[in-house]
Amino acid sequence: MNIYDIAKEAGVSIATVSRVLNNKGTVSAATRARVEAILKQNNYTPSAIARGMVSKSMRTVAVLTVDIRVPHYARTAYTIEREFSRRGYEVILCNTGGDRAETLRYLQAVNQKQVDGIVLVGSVFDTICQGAEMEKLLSGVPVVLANGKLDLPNAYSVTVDDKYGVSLAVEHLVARGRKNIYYIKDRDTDSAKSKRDGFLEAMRRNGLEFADHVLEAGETLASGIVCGEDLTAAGALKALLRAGLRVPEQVAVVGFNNSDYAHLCEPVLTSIDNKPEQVALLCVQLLESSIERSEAYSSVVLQPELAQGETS
Amino acid sequence: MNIYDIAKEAGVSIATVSRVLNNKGTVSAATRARVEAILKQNNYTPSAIARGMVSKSMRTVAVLTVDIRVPHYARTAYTIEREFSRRGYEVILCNTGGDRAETLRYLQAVNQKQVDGIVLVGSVFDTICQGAEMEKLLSGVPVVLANGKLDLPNAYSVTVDDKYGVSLAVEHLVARGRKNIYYIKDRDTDSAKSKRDGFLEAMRRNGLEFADHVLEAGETLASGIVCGEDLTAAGALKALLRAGLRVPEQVAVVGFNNSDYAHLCEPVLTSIDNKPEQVALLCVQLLESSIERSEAYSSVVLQPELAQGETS
DNA sequence: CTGAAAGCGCTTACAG
DNA sequence: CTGAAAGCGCTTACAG
Repeated sequence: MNIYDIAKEAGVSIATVSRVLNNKGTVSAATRARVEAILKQNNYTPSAIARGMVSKSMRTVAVLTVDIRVPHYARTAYTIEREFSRRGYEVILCNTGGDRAETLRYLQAVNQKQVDGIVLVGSVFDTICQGAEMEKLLSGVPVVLANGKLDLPNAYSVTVDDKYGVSLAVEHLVARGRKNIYYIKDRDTDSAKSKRDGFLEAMRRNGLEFADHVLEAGETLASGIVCGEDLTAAGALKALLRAGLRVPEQVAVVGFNNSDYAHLCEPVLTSIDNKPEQVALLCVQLLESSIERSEAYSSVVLQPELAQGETS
Repeated sequence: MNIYDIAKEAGVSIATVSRVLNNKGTVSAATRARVEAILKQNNYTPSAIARGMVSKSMRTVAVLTVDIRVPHYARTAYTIEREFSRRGYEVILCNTGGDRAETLRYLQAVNQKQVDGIVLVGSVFDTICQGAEMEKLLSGVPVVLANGKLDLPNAYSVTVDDKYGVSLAVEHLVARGRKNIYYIKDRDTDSAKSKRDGFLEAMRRNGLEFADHVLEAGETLASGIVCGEDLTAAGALKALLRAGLRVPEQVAVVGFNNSDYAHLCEPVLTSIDNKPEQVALLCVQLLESSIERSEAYSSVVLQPELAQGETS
């Protein structure tokens, strides 16, 4: 059942049907009523593909992330999807695994489908998306990076100051009298490096040497451990408890992301809240403005906060 | 840059360009080489929308779930996305929140976009997708439910026997000498009901009365708690530990899903593994067969397994 | 082996 | 207020 069938049944031209469908132009009340009745009667649905053919838009955006199973990405992608859905767009999900070749494949696919915009979630993408080939694929559409930066005229970024986040953790531990403070780093993304830098700077600022001795069970310590991920912190906490150390009495632990993982720990992890929902919302707003009004916006940096738990 | 531009530059007709693009029909080696050169030179990408217009397919499927932030759904959706990506399809993600109106909105949207198939992830959808309106939207496309059943000719289902899963947990606790066994139920989906039924049946089978007394701190118990979700079990575990009870010495705890939550717990939760990756893979295989060959397959039921942890 | 033409289902100037 | 026609960018019989 297409627009021609409706036009025939209603005894009007397809142009008129299109007008009532889109509430555009002028249609007499009588004609409109007749067409609408036929429309309802036949449960007509316009083809988004045919519309896309003329408008060159399917009202679809692509979200590329590393792995949706990682809670932090899930929270970000969730909010992006919900917000775009409210605005009348569908979201294509791509789990790239942080792999360059896969990212390229996905970008080619969504390029052929002429998505209206692309959201890149994760700091891996600043590294991955280098090179002429990538830039060509990213240059035709509005792009926004969550937690990353890309040097393209049509790309915006929403970042959280990870470095500041880790320094918050250090200052917090210092304020609570911890002397030997350690940092556990994982992965090797730009974000992970910023965190490490934040740690080292905050340590220097507080005149603390980088301690490298071993934690010994039973020893009464005024130690603190800062981790770049809640999952790492949860692992550290588990190891400490198994080794018979008391947390936070002997050792304090601070995680990063303020995720469910943090809340599940016993005791509950103190963590750095890096506000994925806010990041996601800003990404959507930037991208939408860029799509609908092709306006130029500046990129945004958010400040994380410390979420006090029981491990510090 | 479209197929007409290419044809002009190559001095051939658009039909010939289309032939080399799709490796269909016959093209002389010389012509093919010339066209391919022009194609490469201009970095030509065919429009998937225009192709969709004639093939009536955008090679896209929709995945409707409750909330991608729930790890179990994330694992399922992840695998579905990866498997479809390998097969040349893009995946539209929809977080319905388990809400009927939202589900309807999403189904209308993906219906207009003429997706090739729909995957419904979660047992809520058997209830939600009742009614003429829903069935009409679901009748035009191949549909597969993960963890649910739908009485439509074009709908398949891949389910895990949740009831059996919970009974596994009960038998396990009985075998370890637990006498007072409790079940903590959450939510109110079909799946949650099956789990409760599985519990009650297994209890009866073992001649155990349904205990309803209160756990008291300090009391030496031979008790066991079965939970319908790992998150619930993690909460129960936390509460037990805070109340000064020892797990598993005094109370055993068994969760459901064998998720990261289970592994993060200290001690690690014993849990029921309901194999979301296997479910997802089967969903994709069923849906793909249904799309590509419009073959009729029967629905599948998987058996969960007990994953031994340290809380039982 | 190759091209002209129709068709996919819409929207949108342009006339009237 | 309404309709005829062109156009969006492809694929696919059908001729030759």
